[in-house]
Amino acid sequence: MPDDRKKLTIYQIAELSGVSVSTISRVINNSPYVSARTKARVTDIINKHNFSPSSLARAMTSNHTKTLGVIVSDITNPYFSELYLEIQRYAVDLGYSIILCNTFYGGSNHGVSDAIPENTYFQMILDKQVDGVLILGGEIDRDHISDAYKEALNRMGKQIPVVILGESVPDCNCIFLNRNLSGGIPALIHHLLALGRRKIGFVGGEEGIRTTTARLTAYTQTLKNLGISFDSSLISLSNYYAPDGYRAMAKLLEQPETTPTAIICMNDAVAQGAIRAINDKGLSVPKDISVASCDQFPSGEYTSPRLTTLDQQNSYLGRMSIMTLINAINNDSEGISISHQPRLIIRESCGAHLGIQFQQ
Amino acid sequence: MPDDRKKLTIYQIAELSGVSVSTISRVINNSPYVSARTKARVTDIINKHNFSPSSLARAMTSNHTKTLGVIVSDITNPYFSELYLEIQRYAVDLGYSIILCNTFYGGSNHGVSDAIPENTYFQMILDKQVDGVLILGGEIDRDHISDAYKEALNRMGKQIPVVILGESVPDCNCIFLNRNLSGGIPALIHHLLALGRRKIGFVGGEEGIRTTTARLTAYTQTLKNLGISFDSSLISLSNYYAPDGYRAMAKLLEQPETTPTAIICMNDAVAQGAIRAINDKGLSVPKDISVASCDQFPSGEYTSPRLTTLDQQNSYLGRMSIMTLINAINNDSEGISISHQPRLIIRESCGAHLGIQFQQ
DNA sequence: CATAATTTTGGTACCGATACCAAAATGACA
DNA sequence: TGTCATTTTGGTATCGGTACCAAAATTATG
Repeated sequence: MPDDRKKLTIYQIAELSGVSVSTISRVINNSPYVSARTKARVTDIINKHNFSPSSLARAMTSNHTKTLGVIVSDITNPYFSELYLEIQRYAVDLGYSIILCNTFYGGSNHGVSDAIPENTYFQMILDKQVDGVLILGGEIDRDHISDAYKEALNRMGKQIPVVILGESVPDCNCIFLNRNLSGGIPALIHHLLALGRRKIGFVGGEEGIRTTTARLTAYTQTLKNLGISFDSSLISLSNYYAPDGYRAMAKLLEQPETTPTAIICMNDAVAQGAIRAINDKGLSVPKDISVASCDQFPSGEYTSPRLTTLDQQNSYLGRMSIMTLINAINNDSEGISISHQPRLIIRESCGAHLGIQFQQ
Repeated sequence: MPDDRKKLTIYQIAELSGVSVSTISRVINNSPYVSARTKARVTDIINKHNFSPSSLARAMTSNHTKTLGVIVSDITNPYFSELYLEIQRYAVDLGYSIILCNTFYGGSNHGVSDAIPENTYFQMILDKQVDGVLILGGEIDRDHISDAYKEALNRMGKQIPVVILGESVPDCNCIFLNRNLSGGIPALIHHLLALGRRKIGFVGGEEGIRTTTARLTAYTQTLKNLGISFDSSLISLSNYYAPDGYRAMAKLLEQPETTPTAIICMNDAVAQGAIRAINDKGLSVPKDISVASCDQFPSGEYTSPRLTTLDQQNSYLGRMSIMTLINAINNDSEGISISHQPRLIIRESCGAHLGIQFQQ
C-alpha cells in the first residue's frame, strides 16, 4: 500500500516509472505523443499512488487557476443563496472552484455592525489570481457609488473579467447584467386594484439602493398613470429583512390616515415581518390589509397567509451571471443579454382566493 | 500614472528600485534586515505601482495557501448559512480565504435531484492545496457512512487537517466536534406538558440522519421516563424543509387517532410547513395543536404564531469549528472542546402566552 | 588607520508543474 | 543495410516568489 501521507510530485512519479517528467506531464495532460505502452504503465503508477498534479504549480505556468471569486453581500439572504447555488452548480461542472466572499454590506448583520470593506476582498481575490470575479449586491447596488469603490472596480476590471449582476455604471471596466428590477410592479398593482384596494402602501427596502429606487419609481408612476390619488406618507422604507418589514409596517399603523388597505413589500421576508406587525395591531391579512411582495422566497409558500409575490427567476439570473463570466474568461466575446420578466404568483395574502371585493 | 493592466512581479519592482529581488522580498515581508532608507524607497515604489506579491508563487515555497475548504450540504439552509457567516468572519480576520463547496447532499435540491458527490470536492480541494478543510453536514451526518466515503475522508485527513462539525466516526483521521444534538428536547417536552399537552408528536427530519436519530431517541426516552403513553404513530419523518414539514404533518392529520395535540419539529422551516398543514385542515395553532421546534431560524420570530423553539447557538458552533481548524493548522494541539446547551425560546406557537390549560 | 564586528545587500537554488527544442528510438522504403 | 521520416522521449528554462549563503558596505574598536 502506497504511502499517501504527503502529496507526490511529478518528479517522484517519473522516478517510480523510470521515465522523464516530460512524459509524466504528457500522460496527465492526455497528450497524443506518448506510446500506448508507456501511457498505460504511467497511468497505473499514478493511480496506485493516487497522484494528482499540484494546481498551484500548474497555475504558475498556465496563468489561470480555475478559481472564481464570488463577492456577495449576504449569503443568508435567500435571494443571494439561490443565485449562488446556481452559480456554483454551473462552475463546478466546468471544473471551477469558487472563493466566496461575504461582505455583510447592508446585510442583516446578525448583531454585528461592521461590514468588511469590499476593497479588502478585491485585493485578496486578485492576489489569489482568480480567473474572474462575480459581484452580487453590496456597494454596487447603491444609486451613487463612491469614487474609491469605482476606482477599485476599475483596477480589478483591467486585470481580469469582472461580471456584475446589477445596473450599469459608466466608464467601468466591468460587464454588467441589468436586471428587470421593476418588472411586475404594475401587475401587482393591477391585481390589488382588481380586488378593490386603492390605498396601496410601499414597505421595506432602503433609500438610495437601486432595487428600492427602481421599484418605488415604478410604484408611484403606475399609480399616477392610473390616476390613483397617491400619498407619500404611505411609503415606509427600512431594509430588506423581516425585522425591517415589521418596523416599517408598524410605523404606517401608528396613525389611521397613513394606514393603507394594501401594501407592496420588497421581498417575502419583509412581507412576513409586515404581516406580524399587522397581526400584532389586531388586524388581519388579507381581510383588513392585503399584502404583496416583490421577491419570492421559498418560505413564502408556507406563511399564513401564503404570500402573493413576484418570482424574480433567480436560477435564471444566476445561470446567466456565471455563463457570462466564463464566456468572458474564454474570450468568447459573444455577449449574453438577459431578459427576464418577473412573474406574478397569486396566492392568499392579497385575498384573491376569497373571491370578494374589499374595501378601498 | 503607472500601468496597472497586468500584475507586476517582484523582479520588475526590483528593476524599478535598483535593488535585488531579495531586498524586495525582505521589504514585503517586513524583515528587519533592510536599511530604513531602502525600505522607504521600495515601499514607495510598491505603493505607486500597486504591487502585491502573487500568493500562488508564495504558496509554492511556503507550502501553505492561506485558503480553507468549507464543504456544506446546503448553503440555502439557514442553519448552515449562519454557521458559514461566523466561519468566514473569523477566517478573513486571520487572512484566510474560503473555497465554498455546496454538495446539495440531502438538501432541498431546488428541483434538481443529483447531488454532487463529496469525493469530487475532496479531490478538487486537495488539488488546490488548501491548508485545511471544514465539513458541515452531508454524508457525515448519516448514522452509517459508506466505506468509500470514510476512506476518502481518511486519505484527506492524512494530508491536511480536517475538522468535522458532527458526531465522531471511529478510526478517522479527522477532528470531530460533537454537538449536543438532543439537548433541549426534555425542556421542550416539559414545556408542553406544563401547558396540558400529553399527545406529543414528532415531525420532520429524515430516517438515518444523526440529528433526527438523536432527537427522536431523546424524545421517546423522555416520554418513557415520564411515564407518558407513547405511540410511534405520532412520529412522521420526511426531511428538513418547509414542504417536508407540510407533508409530514398532513399525514398525521389524516386520521383522528394519529392527530397529536402538540408536535415537536426538527427546525423552524419544518414547523412553518407543519403549521400550514394544520391551518389547511381548518385547525389552529396553538389552540388546537401546539407546535414546537428544535432549531431556531431567524424567520421563526415573524411567523404566525411566533415559534417556540430551541436556539442551537450556531454562531458559537461556527466559531468553534473555525477556531479548531485554524488551531490544527498551526499545530496548536491545544484541543478545543465545545459545550453548548440549546436554549429554549418560549414564544407563541405552543400557547404559553395564553396562560390557559389546554386539552391533553 | 587597519582590522574586526555588524549591518545591509546580492546571487541563486528551489517549490512543481509546463513548454519548447533537441535527441533517441522506431518504422518505412529504396 | 543505409537513409530518411515519424514517433517517442529527455533536458532544461520558466512562472514568481522564498531561503540560504556569500559578498559588500558600514560602523565599532584597538
